[in-house]
Amino acid sequence: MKKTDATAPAGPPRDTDELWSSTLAAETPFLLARARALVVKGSNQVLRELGLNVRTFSLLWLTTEDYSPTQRQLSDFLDLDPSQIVALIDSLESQGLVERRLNPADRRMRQIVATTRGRKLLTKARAAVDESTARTLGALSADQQDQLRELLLAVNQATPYYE
Amino acid sequence: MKKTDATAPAGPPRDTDELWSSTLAAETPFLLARARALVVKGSNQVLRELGLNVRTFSLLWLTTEDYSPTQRQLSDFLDLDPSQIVALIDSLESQGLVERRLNPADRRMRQIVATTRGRKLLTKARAAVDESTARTLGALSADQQDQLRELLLAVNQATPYYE
DNA sequence: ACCAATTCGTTGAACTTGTCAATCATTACG
DNA sequence: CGTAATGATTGACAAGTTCAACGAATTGGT
Repeated sequence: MKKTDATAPAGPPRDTDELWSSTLAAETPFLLARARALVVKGSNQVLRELGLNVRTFSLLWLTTEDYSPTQRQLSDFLDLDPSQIVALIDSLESQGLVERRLNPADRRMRQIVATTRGRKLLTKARAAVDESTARTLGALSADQQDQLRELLLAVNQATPYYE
Repeated sequence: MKKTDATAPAGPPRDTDELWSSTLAAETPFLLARARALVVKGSNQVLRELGLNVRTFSLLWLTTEDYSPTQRQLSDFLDLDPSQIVALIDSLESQGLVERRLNPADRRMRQIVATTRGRKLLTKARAAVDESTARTLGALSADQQDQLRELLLAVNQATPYYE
């Protein structure tokens, strides 16, 4: 049930089927990378009309749950350079979705918190991303989707970033 | 058994643990992206000393199994712009790992085939990547690793790239 | 209480990737 | 035979990554 149907929908029916028979196409790393690309692509597509992308979406999410994370924490957690965090927050802040709060106890740190507007937008964005993801993972049953999540969770929890 | 041990190994023990409690950290898209990042990072690390990276590695792989793929096929299959394929093959060709063969039947197409040197290098590279991946997925049993692969395969086969 | 070292956020530069339009050679099609 | 389409290539530009340096603030040792 791949792309081998007579009624090709949009793009021209290119013959990559051959390459799907390669041994590479059966390797977990390859499948993992491609699955992630599919999910990200779908998510970015629905997030675009909300003025977000996967990056800003994730960042906004993390600021809506009363952790009030520091930019350094966000940098470590998302495995992004501190300077990238600066740019992303600049963007979100200029849209009035988050704000930087100086930590009074340690005035080097800025804690990032979502505004009301940011929280509202995130709600919409989560719904859109959920729907997109459900479509992308649609080939799996609910149980299988749970299994997948659990397996990925185990992998993630076992391995810190700095190895 | 995460990074919450008293004997922190290398990097400074930053407190991202808080953020691991966020709901984002339990979402499949997030876990998928991060697992992929871990696998890619590990692979690139061991591939670097062979003069490769995941990109060139995958490309080389696809040229060693008698499919003799076209650059267009590689572009579609790997979801890379045709111009990126040009650059990647230029790189591999300059190292004597692959060569472009004009298709006599249709002289617009160049079929990419690995040289003997390329095949030998790929063998080494596959071993290195296998080992690295085994380490990254080490928290999963063999059965679980199979499950993971099957689930990812299902997702991939269900969804073509142009959606 | 002081000074050195460290941390956080920020800026800017260099570099790699991603995206897209234009072009040339070649083939397909009316 | 001529127009359209395709594969590969080039070059321009935007977006993302990596890294070094810096100012402000804090920590720790002496």
